[in-house]
Amino acid sequence: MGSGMETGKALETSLRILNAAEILFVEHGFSGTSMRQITGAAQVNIAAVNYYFGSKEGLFQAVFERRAEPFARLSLDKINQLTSSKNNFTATEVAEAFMSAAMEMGSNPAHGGLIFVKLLARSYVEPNPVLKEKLPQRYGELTRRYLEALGQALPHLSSQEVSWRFHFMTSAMFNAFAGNNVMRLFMTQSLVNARDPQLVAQMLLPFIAAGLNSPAAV
Amino acid sequence: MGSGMETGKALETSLRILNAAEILFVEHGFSGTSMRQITGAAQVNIAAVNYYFGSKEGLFQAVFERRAEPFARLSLDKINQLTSSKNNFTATEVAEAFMSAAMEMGSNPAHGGLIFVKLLARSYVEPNPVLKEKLPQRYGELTRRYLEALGQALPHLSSQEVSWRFHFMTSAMFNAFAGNNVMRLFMTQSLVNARDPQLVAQMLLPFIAAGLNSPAAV
DNA sequence: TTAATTTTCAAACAGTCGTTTGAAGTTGAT
DNA sequence: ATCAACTTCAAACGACTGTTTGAAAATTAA
Repeated sequence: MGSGMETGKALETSLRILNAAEILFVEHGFSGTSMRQITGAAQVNIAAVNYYFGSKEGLFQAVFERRAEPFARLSLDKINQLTSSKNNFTATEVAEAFMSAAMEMGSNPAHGGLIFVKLLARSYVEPNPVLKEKLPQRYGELTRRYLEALGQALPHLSSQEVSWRFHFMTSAMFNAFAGNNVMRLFMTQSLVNARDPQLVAQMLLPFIAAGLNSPAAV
Repeated sequence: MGSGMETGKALETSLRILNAAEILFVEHGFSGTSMRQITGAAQVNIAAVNYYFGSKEGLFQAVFERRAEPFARLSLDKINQLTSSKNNFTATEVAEAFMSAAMEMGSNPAHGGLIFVKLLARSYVEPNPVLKEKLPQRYGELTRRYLEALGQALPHLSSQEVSWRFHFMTSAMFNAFAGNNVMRLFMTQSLVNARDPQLVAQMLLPFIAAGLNSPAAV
């Protein structure tokens, strides 16, 4: 087995596979991407995937894990930084914490830019068996921390309603940063430019902030 | 070719295929669903799909078209009803119009309930070549009408920013009604119940309304 | 240099894919 | 009852799927 992918040219090969697979998985999904597409784009032999990652599923998991850790750590840092700095933080600040993590991730080419957000947005609707257990493991604590912080900032809302608003917030955010746009889908032109994370965040913040702070529904 | 699918048992067969395919496409995507899965679930011979729909792509198109028309008509009716009833309608009312269409569609089992919204939410991230031209054709005018109405209700915003807010609104809406939930993905429990469209709408409205009416970002 | 290890490669594996075929079965009209 | 049109069916089509093989090539260690 290829346990020594940290030396010489081997690293280059497995890295080329990861990079090619990442793009293809985001674009066409897991089952919509074939081994030969991946190895063709990466310019490696088709057996290299099984050599380095064991299987196609193993490759997908590796593709995901590569980005999941830095994103989770970044998001967790942001919320910890906020909640430990003061007692009376606002819901807007919680949203900013979450968004700044996505922004920094999206602006950093070393972290794949916005690719990982797109992969997350896809996982939103495409229930991958690999992610079914990997995601709660990676983001369970993170989600609980944000829900807790949001509940603390919005004490007039029930925990049920706090969960709903977190749900709405993340939906809008992920799709916004991923560039999943109604107009791109329903019209021929797009009308908005999702390329620049800074601009997305700027447009997103007032919407999310107002939504979170809106009066209770019940 | 099976051009006479409006007589006798033939209708039953093509209908069974449509119903089975709809669920499987939503659950596993286009490339993640095989002909044999579909015909197995529908309990028909595998050749029946090509006989009635020409190809797998043709089937997908038929699955989509069956729900697209009533949804588009419903949404268009709602916005026309609002804009013709008075001159000074609010952004909240525009959001309500859009939401009530999704609600009525989701509450009506004859229209497949929430299945179509899930299919739409999936199309959000999975760029199906069939939909690439079908969606603008079906929803182009609809989108323009809503954007126009939203711009009229929010005259202090630039058309750019109106587009962004429509983008955020629809992202939150589609994922909410489709039940695409962060907590369902990132945690083991879900914390929110997306089964009841009425409840979803009730939770969604104050969030969306406040977001739309928030002060301009620029 | 020799020996051991790691990596690459072309070729083939069994299985599944969407699709087609041609015959058998069914239906309704004359 | 006869005919034509429609629908169903088992079987097979070539192409493609992910994976494995065993030898060649490249790299590393002694």
